[in-house]
Amino acid sequence: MPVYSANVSERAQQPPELAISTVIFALRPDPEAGGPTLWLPLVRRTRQPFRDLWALPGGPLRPDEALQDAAARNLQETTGLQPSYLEQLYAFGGLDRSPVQRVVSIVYWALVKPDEAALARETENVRWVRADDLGQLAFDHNHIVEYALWRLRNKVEYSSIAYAFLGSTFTLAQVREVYEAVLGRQLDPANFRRQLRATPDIEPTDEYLQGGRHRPPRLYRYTGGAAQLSGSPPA
Amino acid sequence: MPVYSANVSERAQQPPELAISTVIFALRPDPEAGGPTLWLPLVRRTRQPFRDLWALPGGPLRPDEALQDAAARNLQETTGLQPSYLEQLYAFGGLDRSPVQRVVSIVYWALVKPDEAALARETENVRWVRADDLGQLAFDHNHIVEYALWRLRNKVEYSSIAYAFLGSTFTLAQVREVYEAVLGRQLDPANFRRQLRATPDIEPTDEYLQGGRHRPPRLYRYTGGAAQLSGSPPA
DNA sequence: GCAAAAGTGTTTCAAATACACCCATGG
DNA sequence: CCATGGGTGTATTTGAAACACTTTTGC
Repeated sequence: MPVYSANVSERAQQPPELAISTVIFALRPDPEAGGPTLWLPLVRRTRQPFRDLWALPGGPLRPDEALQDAAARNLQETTGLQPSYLEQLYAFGGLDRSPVQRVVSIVYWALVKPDEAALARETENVRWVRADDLGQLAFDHNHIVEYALWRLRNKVEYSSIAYAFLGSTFTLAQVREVYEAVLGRQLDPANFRRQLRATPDIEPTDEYLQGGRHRPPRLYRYTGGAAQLSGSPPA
Repeated sequence: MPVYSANVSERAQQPPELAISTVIFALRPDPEAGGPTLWLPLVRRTRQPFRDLWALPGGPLRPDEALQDAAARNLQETTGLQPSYLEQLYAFGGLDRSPVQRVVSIVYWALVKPDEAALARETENVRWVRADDLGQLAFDHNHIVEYALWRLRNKVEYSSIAYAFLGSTFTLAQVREVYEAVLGRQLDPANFRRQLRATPDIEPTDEYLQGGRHRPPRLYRYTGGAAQLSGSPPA
């Protein structure tokens, strides 16, 4: 339990600063791996502390915007991306997160579709890295990404967020690639197919994906609306 | 998206206030229902806004304490209770949560054991109510409790938090009563028993609960350590 | 025809469920 | 001995998993 004393540093007496950050996941074709892999955009810090280290996109919360709006905004500002899924991850508020000032960060996580991810701009201060190969990040951001990954892996198994990574139509093999990239293991194509066909909110179209080297697979469409779970707390 | 204009109320230009609140669950013997039911403590508001309405225990975040410490502290201060389980629920930050000032509330949820819950003091300004029979609460606190209940019901099914409601030894029927109270439905005693016996972290003692009207049931002990999941984000 | 992915069928295995039944105790 | 909850046994069902097999395309 914290002890209040007269010679606590002055910093500790000011109200904590409130900031919003976002972990943004996208699936990108990866030549090295077999299929696509998980990537996320980072921004270079241009000020102390942790100057020149890479960090999650984020910024202060404006007085007149809702938490999720703030996440969507700094996501848009730093990467130009529109997320297909956006959910609160956690509020991080440890005393030693920043060496200069107490900061409470409310962190969101987002998924973007491949067409969005393709036109994401990389600049001197914005870089995309593989989720399993970040370097050392600023603050506790390595820890935060770790947790976001854990949440993503869990949620992909019991909800329908996988489709947030895909376009309006897709093959069942593409869905399987999403699961394999997120979970990091191979899945049996036959059984995976059956499970998807058993869910009501994925329906076949009359079209087939042409141009492959082999038998053209049928295209499907997701009809389940936004992936947000019913337990989510809006407002 | 919020629009910035010159005649936005002054309130909207000040930094949002940061507060911590806690939803505290305890199981209490309930004469009306068959077994125990879920209860939680509320505090009466003594100031505007929502004066005289009931609200979740909470207060501002001190500059020198971690988020979870603040939750534990105002839990201790208002109810005198020591939680056996404490986890962050969600950060609520809508623009219209409070009519007088923008408040961002980081809400925790807690479970307390029956011996603790028994010596919880009720005063003029602290009252225990059934979780399914709160009246109208201050702010968005009805909504928050709803969400906490949803989380509790989910988590009781896939983790071991049920034991946070129980003492150091217990009968299997008591564990079942916890599940039934939380989930709100009856469970088959035979199958429930088998499932518990199959988990490694619950071991039988040599003692039996005497004094019942029938065959004395064996007492068990939970050996699984704190119920906090591995995906929890510490620090 | 061959390679390779799309797609189907079938068997096996594990877990949840339903439910009949016996056991031990207080009254 | 009877009512009641404690505790065991067992058949049924469901779904995940493993894997053999057929189909359709490009080359």
